[in-house]
Amino acid sequence: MKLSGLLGKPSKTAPHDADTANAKFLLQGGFVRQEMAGIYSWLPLGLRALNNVQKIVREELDAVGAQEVLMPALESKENWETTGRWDTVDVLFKVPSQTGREYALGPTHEEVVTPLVGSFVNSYKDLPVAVYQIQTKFRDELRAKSGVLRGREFGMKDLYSFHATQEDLERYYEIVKQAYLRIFKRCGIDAKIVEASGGSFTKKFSHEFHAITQAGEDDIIACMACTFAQNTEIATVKAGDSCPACGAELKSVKGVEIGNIFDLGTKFTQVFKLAFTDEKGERQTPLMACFGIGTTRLVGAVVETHHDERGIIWPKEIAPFDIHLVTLHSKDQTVQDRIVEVSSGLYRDLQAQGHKVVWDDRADASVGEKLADADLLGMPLRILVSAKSLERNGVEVKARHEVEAHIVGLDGVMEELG
RNA sequence: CGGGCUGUAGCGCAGUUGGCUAGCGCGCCACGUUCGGGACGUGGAGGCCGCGGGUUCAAGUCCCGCCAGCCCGACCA
Repeated sequence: MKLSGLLGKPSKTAPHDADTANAKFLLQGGFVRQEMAGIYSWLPLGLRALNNVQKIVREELDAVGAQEVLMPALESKENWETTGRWDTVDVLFKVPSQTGREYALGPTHEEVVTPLVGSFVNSYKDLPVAVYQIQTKFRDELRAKSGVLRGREFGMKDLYSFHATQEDLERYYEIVKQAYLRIFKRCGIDAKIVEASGGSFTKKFSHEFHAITQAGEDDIIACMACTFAQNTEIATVKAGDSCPACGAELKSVKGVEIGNIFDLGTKFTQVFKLAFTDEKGERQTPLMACFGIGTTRLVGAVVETHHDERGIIWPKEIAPFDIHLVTLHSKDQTVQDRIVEVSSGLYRDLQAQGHKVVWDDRADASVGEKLADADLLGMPLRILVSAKSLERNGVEVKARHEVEAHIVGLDGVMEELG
């Protein structure tokens, strides 16, 4: 993609009221556009990062046998009344139809997935089964805040699993927990697993996954050496204690909840009257667990944990592009022709080799502007073609997180980058 | 939802005790000069001063109401 034609240009100034890194850099860089409080459009650059997150989520969940589906965002009022949540969930958006009936604008999908899966489950041979979707969720939050970290409309991956026995549920729960850690790791986040009460959601156990960052709204006691953490509300440990898991010193930190998992028991399967016949021919109610990851929030959490004062430093797997190719212009027409020739050649060859390249081909942008934008947009690798680099018959290569660039000969670029 | 702050050009802002044609920087358009960390000159375009009502000879400025955005708190199935 050429930067010259990109929808969503990087800006020299950040929005005056952006107080978190994700709000500041995502808006300033043209990754997203704010439409309303807590509601964003995802522009080409931001959407690429979001798509990369979703790709990782799909790969890891497919790998643990979950099947992707897509359920409706408009949900049945009757089903929400069946679970008793129509009048008790105050973040529920209720949508009136011109016919007078009402719908729920989905904040979550137990009310859809439970009857859906129930219609296909009759025997223990149909279990276990796990389905997930990546979808826009709607929650009528009283206060949206912190950029894309807490919105009224946001992307979420929700996974639901159904089991014949508690042992099987716990087995799968652990499998997904490990899959979650892999997902977050690939996104560049060493997530902490916070033991939490299920709240009113479930009487069973639950776990939250947190990214440690000052922008977080949860206070947790966490071990920086392993994944152990506890929410201060229910903590039995305190800062300074030794980690019960690995012995390292515990610290008091802020976290953003990027995922959560619940053992729902029969809370939903019972009210929707799900039943299967077991090996002995007896009717049983299946057990259910649910697993969520806020995909748009995860992009925001990545920015919070991967930036410096100049901009974002994208982890490789979710960077919108691998390579930010910068062309500096020369007043010497012969040199200029050579610069353009080398740049366009690299742009073509690098992509042919499988790299995702954004090319700052702007003829009217100054050097400082181009370099500042490269830092702001934060692609992992910057390749710069200029009169200076060509004097040494090469290009300048610099990783976003490094300070110094180094020259790579023109004949060695493709090999160097693999 | 309670409290606070803020709404003036795409972005960031100034605009005095009410007073003349509402300004500045960036960005945008044209031309020229530049070209290694956000260059410069000249010329130009772009305003429901958040919205509505009121006070006044006169309102961006004062008053009332509303809306929106941000922050703190509460809330977060």
